[in-house]
Amino acid sequence: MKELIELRAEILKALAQPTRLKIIDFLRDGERCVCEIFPAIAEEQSNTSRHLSMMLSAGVLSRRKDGLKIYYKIKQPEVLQVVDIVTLIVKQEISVRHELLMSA
Amino acid sequence: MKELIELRAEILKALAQPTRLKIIDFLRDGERCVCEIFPAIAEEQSNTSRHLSMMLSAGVLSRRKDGLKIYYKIKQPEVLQVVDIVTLIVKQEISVRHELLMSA
DNA sequence: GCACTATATGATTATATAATCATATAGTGC
DNA sequence: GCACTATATGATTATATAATCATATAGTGC
Repeated sequence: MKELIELRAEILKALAQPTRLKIIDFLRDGERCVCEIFPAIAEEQSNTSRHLSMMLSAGVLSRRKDGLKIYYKIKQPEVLQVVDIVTLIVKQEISVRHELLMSA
Repeated sequence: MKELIELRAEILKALAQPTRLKIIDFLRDGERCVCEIFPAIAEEQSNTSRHLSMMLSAGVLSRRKDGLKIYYKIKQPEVLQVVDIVTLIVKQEISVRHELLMSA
């Protein structure tokens, strides 16, 4: 049985990578099949597939099969809150640095 | 100049590790010196120091010098929102799994 | 200046991660 | 059954990460 703190780190790690963030952003509006995802984020099919399974086993995504296609979606909407707050944090840092530059 | 998506991944990566999450949790109530942090999380001084500088350069922490001691604190309160939402996500997953078990 | 304390960092090691190419697997329509 | 499509995965490689031990650095009080 994994500790709570390890599970928390696992969720965060699943989001903490540019390619995976692109996938999350792309899945914002709902489920998409792998064939839509990898061209949208401009990554190889195999690499995309690995990142998708990684996020699946971390519990960030869920998937559904329909014929040949596999549709992935964000499992819990709170994941979007997390990445959005992080975007806010980054933007705040950029604007603070910008103000420091301006006042110099 | 780093891309926005890389900066976002960097913030998330700074949080995505058990030792670092322990530090964040410990700094929840305000600044603490390194001498308080590493015993609290039961890690070596040198390892703790590395995690602290990592989070400092990712922009998650800030620090202040006072004599021999160095005090670290969480730079932006939104960081706590992020880790708290992640905790919520993990707990929801655990309870869903639990319900599935119960209904079986 | 010396003994001491608090923190950071160099060197090293073991392990994890990300990307790529090639290929396996599973499902489709004829 | 065959040609095809969509996805996953084995093997490999280059790079990043986390931990540890030893030591350097910077500040303190005498």
